Amino acid sequence: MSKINIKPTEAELEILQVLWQHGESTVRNVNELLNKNRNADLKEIGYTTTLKLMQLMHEKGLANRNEESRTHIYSAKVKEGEMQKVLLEKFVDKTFRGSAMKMVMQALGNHKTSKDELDKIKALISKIENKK
Amino acid sequence: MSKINIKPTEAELEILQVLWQHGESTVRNVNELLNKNRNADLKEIGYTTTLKLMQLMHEKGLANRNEESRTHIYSAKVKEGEMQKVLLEKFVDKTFRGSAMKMVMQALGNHKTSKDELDKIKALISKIENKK
DNA sequence: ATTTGTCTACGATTTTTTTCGTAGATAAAT
DNA sequence: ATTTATCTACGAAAAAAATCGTAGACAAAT
Repeated sequence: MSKINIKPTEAELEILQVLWQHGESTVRNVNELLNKNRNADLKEIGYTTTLKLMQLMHEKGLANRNEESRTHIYSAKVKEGEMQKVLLEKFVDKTFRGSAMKMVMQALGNHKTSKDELDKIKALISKIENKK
Repeated sequence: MSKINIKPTEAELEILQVLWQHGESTVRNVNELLNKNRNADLKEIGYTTTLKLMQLMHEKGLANRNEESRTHIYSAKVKEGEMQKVLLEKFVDKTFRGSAMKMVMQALGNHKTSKDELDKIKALISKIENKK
């Protein structure tokens, strides 16, 4: 269980999202997907920009890189869930002064929650309660 | 209902936290509190650094400033809850691809939730369910 | 009245993050 | 075989954020 000690920057997180969703990818691929999901009136991200970011991510240990063929293939080094956990904790600290509950309440309050989703939460709560 | 259009930087959010918790404050006050809550092995934040940040926050519309006396008095211009809502939404987008539910489940799963807290959530869920 | 301390304003520097241009290598197309 | 396209590496510029030093105004202390 290798711990995560590197916090991705915003741009890096965007790339991680692509890698998590699409698995192994080339720089070109990532770059195209980034621009596809991008607000149309925003300037495109240059290819070498994405390249550089992914190189840095590799150096930092955020991404794996397969260099067998000329066109390198990158993949996320950290699991999405693990990263989410780490980032969530930081976010709760910074924004909700550490109170995960307050945040959950906010989220449930704001977000239009479907019956299905509510059921899932209730199930999770029961599960937690039974563990005690 | 004036909308929030300015996203605070990390340092600015820290200052907002102080202002929300302590209400109106002078720069000196904020600066001391920032350093108090700070990891001891980290370098202290200089007074003028905090001053500059708060001046910027005032310009940006994140903080009010009372200039009647020589020592200015600052206060948060946005309500904590509103800002939390905005930041939460962005965070969910970036980190959980927009799925607030996933995030809630993560939070409930990771965080050791007390019986009391669980009850509160259950109450909220009931309330939401009844509204339909 | 002079010194000492505290305040703001302002510009400049430093650090971090993002962006890109260019060069050289290799592959693909003609 | 040449041209054209695509790749990486690398350095450097641009943009964003954080930090601080200094000067001048004012107040407090002596």
